[in-house]
Amino acid sequence: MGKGRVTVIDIAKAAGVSKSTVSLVLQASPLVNESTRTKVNAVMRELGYVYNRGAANLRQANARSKIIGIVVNDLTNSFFAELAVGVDTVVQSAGFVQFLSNTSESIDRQREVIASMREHGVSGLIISPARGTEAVDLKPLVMAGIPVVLVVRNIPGAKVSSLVSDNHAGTFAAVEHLAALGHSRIAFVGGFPDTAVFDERLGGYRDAMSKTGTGFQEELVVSSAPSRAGGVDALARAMAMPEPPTAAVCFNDAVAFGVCDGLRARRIEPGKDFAVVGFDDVIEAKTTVPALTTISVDPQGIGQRAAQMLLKQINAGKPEAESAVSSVRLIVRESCGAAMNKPGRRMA
Amino acid sequence: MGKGRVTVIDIAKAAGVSKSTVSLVLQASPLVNESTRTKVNAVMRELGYVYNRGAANLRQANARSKIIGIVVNDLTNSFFAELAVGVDTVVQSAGFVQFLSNTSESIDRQREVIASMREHGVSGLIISPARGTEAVDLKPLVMAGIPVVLVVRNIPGAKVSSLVSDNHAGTFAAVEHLAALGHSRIAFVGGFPDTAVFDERLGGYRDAMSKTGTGFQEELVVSSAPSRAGGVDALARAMAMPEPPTAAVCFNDAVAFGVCDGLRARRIEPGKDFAVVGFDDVIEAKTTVPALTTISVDPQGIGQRAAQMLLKQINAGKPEAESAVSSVRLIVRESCGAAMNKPGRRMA
DNA sequence: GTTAATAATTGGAACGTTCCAACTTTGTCA
DNA sequence: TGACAAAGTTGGAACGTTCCAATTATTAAC
Repeated sequence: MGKGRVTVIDIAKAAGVSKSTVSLVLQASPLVNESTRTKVNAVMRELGYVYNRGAANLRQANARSKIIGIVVNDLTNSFFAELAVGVDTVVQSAGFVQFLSNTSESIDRQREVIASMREHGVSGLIISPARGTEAVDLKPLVMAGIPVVLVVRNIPGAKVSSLVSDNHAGTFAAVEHLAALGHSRIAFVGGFPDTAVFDERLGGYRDAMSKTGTGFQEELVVSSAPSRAGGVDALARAMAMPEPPTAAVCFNDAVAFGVCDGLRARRIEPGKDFAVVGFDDVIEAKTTVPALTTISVDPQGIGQRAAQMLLKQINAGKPEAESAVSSVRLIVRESCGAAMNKPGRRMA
Repeated sequence: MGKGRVTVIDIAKAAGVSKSTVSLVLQASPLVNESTRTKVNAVMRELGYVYNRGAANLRQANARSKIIGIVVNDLTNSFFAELAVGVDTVVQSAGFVQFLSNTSESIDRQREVIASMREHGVSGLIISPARGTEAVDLKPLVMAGIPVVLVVRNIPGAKVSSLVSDNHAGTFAAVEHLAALGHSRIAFVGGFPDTAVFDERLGGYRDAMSKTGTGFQEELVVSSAPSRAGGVDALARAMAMPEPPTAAVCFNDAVAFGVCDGLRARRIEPGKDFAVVGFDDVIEAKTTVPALTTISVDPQGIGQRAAQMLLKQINAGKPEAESAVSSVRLIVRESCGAAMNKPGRRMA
């Protein structure tokens, strides 16, 4: 009611016990008598007591707080939103609470939010680093012994855990599938060339193309921003070639959607006259028309797994860096044309 | 380096001053001599000092922490992701940090995360309440004097601030536009009937329809889950009518996308043979094919404005509830057919 | 050269909790 | 009855910071 918040001492007075006893009740200690416990609990409810984690956390300097931080580089991309949801579910059920911040690919912002999280005493951090993040940026965290799990993008040289998806295997499988459908001019579309993820996905594409009859050709790689608009743009450049491609492996689903938009604008029907494969399997992929054939990476699953890795490190005491690769799989839907052309069609 | 974290006292010792002086430096007080300040700052950097907000917050019981909480009911909906980004930008630049949690429409979860945020001493809360939230659920917050701003969904009887978009005006404008294009059988598609937002949007639709020649007809209201899949489903029911509609005002953009999917599956081209209008103007609305005519509500803008309302309350000391309505506007693109049929076309 | 004002610094108390060691009460056993 | 153990309970110290009143060093004014 009044100004001052109600503290453990107020409860103690009202219940006729000592503050220590109240503290024991708070921690569900078996030491306290059942009748005392119920009385204290009743008083707490009555007075509207709220636990002050700040104070508790201050006292137990050994154990850290029950906060875990998650830093993503683009929350408006639904991939990251779903990742955050995945993290939230496991973190929440472990009694932690999540601090989420968005860096919008800004290194400065990223430094700020990480500093802020440290000030609040996070127990651990899940980071999808902004473009251009270097190992030295994470140095203070590992020096302080704060567990960190990098997701989506790894950073060479940083001695922290990481969980990335198997980008190479994903695009490799996509090319193999398209080649099996009879395509030979398969383009690699979208993405910024200066990123590790791009390199890996391009690598899978290159290796698979090299195995085919026509082999890898540099000109079939058309980069762009990793967005829907970027996909529209890249497709325009691809179709302007003397001998345009008949299929595209896209950097991600957003690009793939853009490619479909661009095709339709040219009166080319994706999944019929041209094959499109995405990467990520975002929620919209299965409901859009035509349903997108894509590489499934299960963002929520990655979030959950990353959170589990982090919790393991937190509980282990000393952070033991661990690198994991999340496997991917090809989900065949309509945009690659498989469902329509082939008699023995595979459906997802 | 070692076990114990470095504190203000370590800094004081190393710099040859008192802890009080270090504290003053931390607060950028003008009282401290310039040379002392620089020396202290240097020592802080050298020893890798990190500020302990928990301790600071404990002392200044009057002022609350620099945390604001944001609770959304569905983070995978990009509308809310963008809203969160909007909040983040203004909150961050005011020196606060944001605690984000997702309730997935679960009241229990919502109660948990709000309790957790209180324990961490949030200064204020921005809440997009889960379905079924009642005024009594917010009671403890207003009793504790914690500023709250409700967004998207208002709760009758809760004495807290709110910021909702002008749902009535939005659907009203949509119907008017479609009527002007010559449609008379206009359906209202999607959304759960037991929500305030649904009522408001339906109300705008009903009032506008009453003004037209044919008037409002109950059968043209087809509800469904407010998702893409829901849209597909609702459209199927609408087209099964003896006299199917020729246009649809959709509960939100997700439903509108589903409606477009459903139309295509029936070989009906949205924007040509059938007019579709959405609600929200999510990012994908302008890039999809056909580009979606929709009611723009600018989720990031709402997030920013909500954050400003909240900060105002926090700074004001005593929370003064304030209700605001965010205006909306019709963005005419292709899915309503206006761009193709009319000579004097309006483009957004 | 004294006083007053100003600038800079400081030690101690306080915030709300947990931990520890000590204490009281009750029961058990010889 | 006394010794001992077990079960509950408790006061004080500590965590890292900020605030306050008090102190010292410096400068200004007469």
